[in-house]
Amino acid sequence: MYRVTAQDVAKAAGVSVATVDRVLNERKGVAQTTIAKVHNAMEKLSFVRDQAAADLARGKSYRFNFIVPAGETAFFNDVRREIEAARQNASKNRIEIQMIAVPPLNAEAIVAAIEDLGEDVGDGIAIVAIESQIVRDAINRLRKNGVNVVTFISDIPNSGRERFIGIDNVAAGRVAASLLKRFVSAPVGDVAVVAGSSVLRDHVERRMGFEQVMRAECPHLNVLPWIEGEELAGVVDEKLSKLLAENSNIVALYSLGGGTRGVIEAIEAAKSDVSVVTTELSEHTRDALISGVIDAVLVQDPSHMVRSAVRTLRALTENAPINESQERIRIEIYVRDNLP
Amino acid sequence: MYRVTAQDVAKAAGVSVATVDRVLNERKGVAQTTIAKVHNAMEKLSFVRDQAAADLARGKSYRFNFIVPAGETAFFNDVRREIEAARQNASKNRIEIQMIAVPPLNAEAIVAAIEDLGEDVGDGIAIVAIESQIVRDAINRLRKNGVNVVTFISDIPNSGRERFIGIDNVAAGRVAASLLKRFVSAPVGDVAVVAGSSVLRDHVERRMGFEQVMRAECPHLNVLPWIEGEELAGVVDEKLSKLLAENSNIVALYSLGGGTRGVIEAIEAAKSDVSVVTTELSEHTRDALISGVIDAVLVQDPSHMVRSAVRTLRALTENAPINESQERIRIEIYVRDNLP
DNA sequence: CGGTTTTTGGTTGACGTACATCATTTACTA
DNA sequence: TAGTAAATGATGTACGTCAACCAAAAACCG
Repeated sequence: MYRVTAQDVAKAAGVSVATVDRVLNERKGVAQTTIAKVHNAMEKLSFVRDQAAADLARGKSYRFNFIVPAGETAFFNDVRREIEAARQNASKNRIEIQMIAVPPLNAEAIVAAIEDLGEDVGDGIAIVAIESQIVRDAINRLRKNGVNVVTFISDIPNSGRERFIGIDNVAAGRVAASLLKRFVSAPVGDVAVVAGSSVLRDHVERRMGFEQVMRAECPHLNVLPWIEGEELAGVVDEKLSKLLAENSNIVALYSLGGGTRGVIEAIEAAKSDVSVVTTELSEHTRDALISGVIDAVLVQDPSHMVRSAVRTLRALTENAPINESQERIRIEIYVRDNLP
Repeated sequence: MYRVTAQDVAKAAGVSVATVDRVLNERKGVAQTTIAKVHNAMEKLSFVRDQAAADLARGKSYRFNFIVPAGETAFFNDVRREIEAARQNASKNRIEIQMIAVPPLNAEAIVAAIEDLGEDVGDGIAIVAIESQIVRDAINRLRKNGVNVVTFISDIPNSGRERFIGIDNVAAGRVAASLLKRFVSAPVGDVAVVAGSSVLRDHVERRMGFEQVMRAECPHLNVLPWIEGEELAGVVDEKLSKLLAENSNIVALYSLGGGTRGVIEAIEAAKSDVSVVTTELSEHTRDALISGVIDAVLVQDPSHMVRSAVRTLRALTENAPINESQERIRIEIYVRDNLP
């Protein structure tokens, strides 16, 4: 099976390879008529540019940075592990990845990390953003310097970030609500919500989606003010245990952020019959799903997100098209029976 | 940023590039001590083989075939569209993909399609298998001729196929059951099951998983004998409508194969309050989820599966490692709120 | 109309690995 | 021990695209 090369196209079009290359890469300096001739020849021979050869010839290597919170959440542990794995893998393709872990929930730390990069920013950066004007400004400065920026897991709209790699968090909240709506059989009751922090846009959005559905469709369920667990299992356990002890009307619980271990411990200790939806796929949530303490877990796949961020950053820096269907991050629902 | 090449490794190890190359590709003709020296040097310089250069130098192009049923299911329409998309994309990477559509549910047709390929089999083949000895034999013959074989969507174990690209169908059945278990609030009732055909292993397995959970955990629910819908909406509609008319105790329905449109029409017409779980993400199931006719849809992502099949076949033919976490096909659960 | 810029097209050598070929050394056989 | 086979190492070219550099023609300007 013979492969059509730029050489063949050149011959067919009656020009040199250089001209074909110019047309291929949309460089200037080619007459319209020549462009047409080349395009015709490419079509006739059904020429497809060889990606490997192009990559090699370009010789360019890409440098991307990930800025992620250092928090000891099960989820962020996974994320950091996946970034490390991606780093190794990407180096085969001339992609250098660097990960910078910053103190969680701290806008200044994020901005400082960005500034510290200095000339070392490279071609693109993936940031787990938090809602803050100084972060927005920092992102806009990066963009002005020609650095591609994607937000990752937690978005910050109205900034110059080119893409958001993550789930639709409002929808995730809605899913939690519509699952709990079906899981709860009690005619009436209270619903507890455990979140991490109100500066995390993803948490706020999930809460919003959750309340939308609860308000519209579950008049029999009363959503309590949310508990801020600071993504720490200990804090979550303590606050939630207290709430469960005080309030025996709680029939459902949505834990939308980190510290899920604390949720599990509190529920187990309280021995109450509560329908529970959480986030994070860890050994703890797995066990809790199997034992029935938790009913469902809503997840965004860290390995998929990391791969997606790398592919997206690469596509952005070389102005290549993005395969939307591949880059869509799913809101994954896990119950006891479809655990990976 | 300087890139370490095989050249550098050779210099550091005090050998020639050819020797480095032999070590790299595990060719014979190198002394153990030399191999060690080279490995040391590679480690010290943290050498990583440049994938693009390797691909280019190899010059080899891959030829893969997909054998899929021609059935007009929403799902298989998607699958075929995705294969076509993959074909275009893969040609950038020297991968030629050919798709052969065969009459559905027909073992002879699959075998004939394989035989017809003759010398044209190429390097690998992905088959939507059906349970049949002649298919098994055909796969084994392919393997003996050095063709890599993966099964796709529907598996045929005990054959020489190297991998199965698809979901754990028993688990999918279990998921359906454990969802319906929670969705049904009636104290007692019948459960209907609509399937395609008993020669499709994926259908049989889903049914199996469904019954496991139903029997073990839902003594109050009585699973009726399954309806064979032959993956045709018309047939499904007719048979199911009849069943619903005859039996007013039906509180839940699991449609585990094609012809979902028929399910939706029958349920809508019957106006009965049945909890429904189906497969396939199509405009019909989307609408039905939103309107509440269907409660959940269990899906395997066609685009992910096709990409996975191509990556897997490629890895197999060049003996490269497979990234398990990337190739795991999820049992995706869609409810009204996490529709893509 | 000489000189300069702009447009257009050609030539040539990277890029980093794979692999065929040749050269040398070592091991083995009759 | 000559002769051959096997093991090991060195050299050079191909792969297909990119891009720097050069050449020629066309357009422009005072």
